Amino acid sequence: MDTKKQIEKCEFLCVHEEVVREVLRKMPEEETLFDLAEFFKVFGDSTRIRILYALRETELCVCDIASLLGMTQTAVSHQLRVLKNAKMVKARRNGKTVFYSLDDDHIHSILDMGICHLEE
Amino acid sequence: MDTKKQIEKCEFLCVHEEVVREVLRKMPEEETLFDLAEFFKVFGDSTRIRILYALRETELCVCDIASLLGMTQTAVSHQLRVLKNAKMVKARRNGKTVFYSLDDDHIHSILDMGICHLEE
DNA sequence: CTATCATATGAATAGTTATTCATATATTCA
DNA sequence: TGAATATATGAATAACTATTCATATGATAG
Repeated sequence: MDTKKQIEKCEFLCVHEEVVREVLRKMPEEETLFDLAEFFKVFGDSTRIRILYALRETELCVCDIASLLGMTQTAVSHQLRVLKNAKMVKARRNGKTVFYSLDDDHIHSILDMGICHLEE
Repeated sequence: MDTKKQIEKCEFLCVHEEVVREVLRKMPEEETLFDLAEFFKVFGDSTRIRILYALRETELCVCDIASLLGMTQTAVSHQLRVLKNAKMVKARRNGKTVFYSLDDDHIHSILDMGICHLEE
């Protein structure tokens, strides 16, 4: 009860109300930001990042990717599904083999930007 | 054992070895990609993204941010620490109040790029 | 059609992380 | 100094997610 009172005071008394209103008005919509977080979340896993940067060079089959990363086919397959759902990679079947590649130039340029960021 | 055999076949027989070697040569270093994933991971949470986009407008105190997001001061404080460790925000103390702001223009431009991405 | 191979997938497990709760710290004011 | 306030933090909990295991699907060759 003491705690609750303190929180209420903090939440409702010390707030700079006009500033908060103004920021809320200018900020992107809740849903937009949620989507953006989902987008970044896909990049936020080292397995997926490694897959993406491998595909930045050339299309690869699942086996190649697994070998490249030193991971099981199953693990790679699961992550490829995540990347596919996020429309970051696309698949092309050739017989028994499925080749994956980056979905479009847009993803390409984001990866390039990632490299760029790290050099700073 | 049957399964293991199958995995081995997949991992070691169907691989396009030259392609894999070439891609490995061209890819960024393991550690670099790990860091990049860590970087994106920070953006990959809707609470943190909302904080960042709020701070994109102006500096704010912890209370303001909590009010703005409809979250507790504690939860916001924890996430601000994550953002601070990632060098995405910086803190300025003024009496009892601590004001947070984006750490530099670099973060600013990444957020702008996020907006840009979503408009496609 | 059957055997084999490359890939996909559902369920279980293990590891991670966001939030909450209780409490500590830092600062101001009386 | 002591009370009040804004923020920070350690520990516990709850929710999420990456990997593994077992198995299914889809395709080719014989």
